[in-house]
Amino acid sequence: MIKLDFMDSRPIYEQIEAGYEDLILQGVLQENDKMPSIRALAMQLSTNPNTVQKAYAELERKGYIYTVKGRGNYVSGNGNLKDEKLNELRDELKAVLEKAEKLGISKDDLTKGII
Amino acid sequence: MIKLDFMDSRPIYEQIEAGYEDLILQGVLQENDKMPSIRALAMQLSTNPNTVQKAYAELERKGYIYTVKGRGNYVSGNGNLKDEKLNELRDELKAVLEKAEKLGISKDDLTKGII
Amino acid sequence: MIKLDFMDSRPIYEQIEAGYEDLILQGVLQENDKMPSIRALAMQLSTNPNTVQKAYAELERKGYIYTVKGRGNYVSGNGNLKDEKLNELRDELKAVLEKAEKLGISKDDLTKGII
Amino acid sequence: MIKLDFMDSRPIYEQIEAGYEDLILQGVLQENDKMPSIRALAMQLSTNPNTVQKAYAELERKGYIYTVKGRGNYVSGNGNLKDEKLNELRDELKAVLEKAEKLGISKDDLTKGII
DNA sequence: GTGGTCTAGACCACA
DNA sequence: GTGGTCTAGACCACA
Repeated sequence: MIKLDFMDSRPIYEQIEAGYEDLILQGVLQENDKMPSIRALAMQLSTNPNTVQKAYAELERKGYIYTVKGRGNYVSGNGNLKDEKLNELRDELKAVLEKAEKLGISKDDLTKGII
Repeated sequence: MIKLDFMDSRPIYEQIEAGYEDLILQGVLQENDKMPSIRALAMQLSTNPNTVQKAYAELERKGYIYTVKGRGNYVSGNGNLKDEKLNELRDELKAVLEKAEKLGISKDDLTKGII
Repeated sequence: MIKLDFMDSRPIYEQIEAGYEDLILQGVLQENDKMPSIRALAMQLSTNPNTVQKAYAELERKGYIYTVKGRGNYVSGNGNLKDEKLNELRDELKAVLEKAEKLGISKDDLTKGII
Repeated sequence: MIKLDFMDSRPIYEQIEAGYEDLILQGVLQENDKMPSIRALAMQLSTNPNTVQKAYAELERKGYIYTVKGRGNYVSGNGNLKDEKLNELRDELKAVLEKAEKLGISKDDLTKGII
């Protein structure tokens, strides 16, 4: 379902994390859907269970999934998640604008033809 | 002239690099100005000469400074640099927009009140 | 009669255990009342009979229920149970107070508006 | 400086975490003090560096320490930390009170001689 | 079967 | 030296 890119400089666990964030935010995975088991996903991505475990732990901390002991991991509702992601992206946008301003680049030069 | 922030998660060499990029792009340091010696800057920032060396190497690779063997490092002209930086920032901007689009976030929701 | 919350991080057998402890201490289930059969409860909660079995074993160990071989499980009298539970809660309370004291938090700051 | 208790049912990384939370909240370790290196602490506690790493990562996430790449981990200021810990303890206190109330235990019976 | 913790050991980036 | 990531493999609690 998701793919690893070994050329990508991001660590493997972050790629897994980002991949599933997207699947959940896009609604491909819906509330209470079962996540692949840690071992199964590790096999599928030819990586180590500990690496998948790290990604899942992070997804749980961020509220994307929840764990039922002995059963597996499930997708949380994506109610606030989209809003949080929106704020995250807005912050990235602001950061770019600030960098431009600091260098005296006009908003127009920066955004022309893009926005 | 520049300050390190140890709470900043970026590695120290990157902070040095970014600091001098800014000083050069803003025109605080001008063409053919002498850069502080590696040892002097390392002392001043209480960091390792290897770290400063790495930052300078990166600045040279990007065309911000040039090295005169036995003499030191000097600032290059910032002619193309500003254009390159502009393109860099425009690429970052595009990346944010693409991420938003992939999640079905409207351009308006993303930029409202910012741009 | 009791509900499982899969978002709850406690293991399922503990939730079952806690649920029946409450029902018995509150007097909803009275002395010699019959507990649901392990299979029936497992069905009802759509969980594994082993899990219910583990909860029942724990309830028996704590004196909440007793087993009649071949017949099923029954509620014990809740005479001492309430006192034991009270002591348990008092111990939890003491633990919180000790943690606060160790950090130099005054009893007043801790309890203001709560007790 | 901290000790592990192998009888303690909490995982090792949590004990390390809790131990250093206390040292920092009590002011034994002060802002910008250097934490022991991951390897050194692992040796000292005869545990694995990965386990210490997990504890440090959690301490960083909670704002107790910060990492300087290639240098080590340092104690953050404990400004808000004490307030957050106070709220945490107040929440624990509320939880105990609610459990008591649900069982019809009077506040007085619960707190007599303790508070 | 499923997740959580831990060990031993490797390799890398950074200072 | 210092932290970060990853692998291989083990053992445990839980369902």
